[in-house]
Amino acid sequence: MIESTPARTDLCKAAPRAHPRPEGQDRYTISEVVAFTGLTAHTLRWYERIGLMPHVDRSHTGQRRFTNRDLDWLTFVGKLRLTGMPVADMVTYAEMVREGESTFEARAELLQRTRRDVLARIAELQDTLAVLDHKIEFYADARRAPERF
Amino acid sequence: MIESTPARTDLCKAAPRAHPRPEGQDRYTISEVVAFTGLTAHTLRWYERIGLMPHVDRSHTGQRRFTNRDLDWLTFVGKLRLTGMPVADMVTYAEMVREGESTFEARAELLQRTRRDVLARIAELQDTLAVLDHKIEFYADARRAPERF
DNA sequence: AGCTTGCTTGGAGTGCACTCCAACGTTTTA
DNA sequence: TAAAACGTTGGAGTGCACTCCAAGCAAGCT
Repeated sequence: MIESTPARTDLCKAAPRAHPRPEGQDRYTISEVVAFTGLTAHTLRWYERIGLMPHVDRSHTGQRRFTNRDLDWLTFVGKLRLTGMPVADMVTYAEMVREGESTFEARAELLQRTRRDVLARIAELQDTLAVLDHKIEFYADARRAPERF
Repeated sequence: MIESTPARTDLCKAAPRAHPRPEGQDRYTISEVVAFTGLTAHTLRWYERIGLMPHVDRSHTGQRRFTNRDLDWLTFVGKLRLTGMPVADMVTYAEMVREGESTFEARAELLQRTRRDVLARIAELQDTLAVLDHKIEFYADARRAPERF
């Protein structure tokens, strides 16, 4: 049962992009999408509920059938997630996509703000790297001279 | 009342290092530490409860009196927090510090693992930057040619 | 002495992003 | 055709990192 995969979505770590999708199809079941994206079925349903997906097709019995477009969107959402953008902002973006071209400006702004945040975060991380290296070197020194007096 | 400051600690954003501490003192009240670190008093007490602080001194009436050493530690903890290290790992590190030199090896390892995580995260963010730039350029193009046919 | 402001505690509550459950219907495989 | 695997739903639960609360003691000022 795939439902029970933990998949610890570290909010700051990559989803394990498992299989690449086999081109030549355009209707995927939820478990296929799970395999392609590394998201859980729970998360996919939840994304739909909160409005983070464009309307997902259903089979005649009501089961979800995802398209290649949906997979592309999920790949993009995955990238946004990696930026650290809150899900609420992604939903806003998705809503703007649904509204059409009139929201181009606002979408660009949201993305630019995100871009600035990413740059700031990278700078922050590089700062911490300096501190980490400093400490690590201290421990290395301590090992090299374990009984200096 | 300082207690009610929201201070939205974004887990991926810098604390607003407010005042630099005035050298020449070695016993600070909790509200002074709040001013120096940007953490809330709640968070400072919580850090102590979970074992993330070395034993904090108390006044004769039981109020906390933080030292410069405590402030240095909090600065370091702030850096670790920026790396995205989970609090549980920081507590582990703090415990090792309390154990003494016998844990130098393990501490270095933890820091090295963290360093690798930071490098990976930076790479990830740089990846998202490419996607973001691609999209932003698309919207810029759309603005430059608003009525192409 | 009275008032205001600050500090104490244990425990409960919050927000985010999932994560899981029960109960049931559908599809695929043997 | 029967069993096993997969799909559906609303709503409840989880884990993290805080964040807040109530009730009460303490310190400083007038």
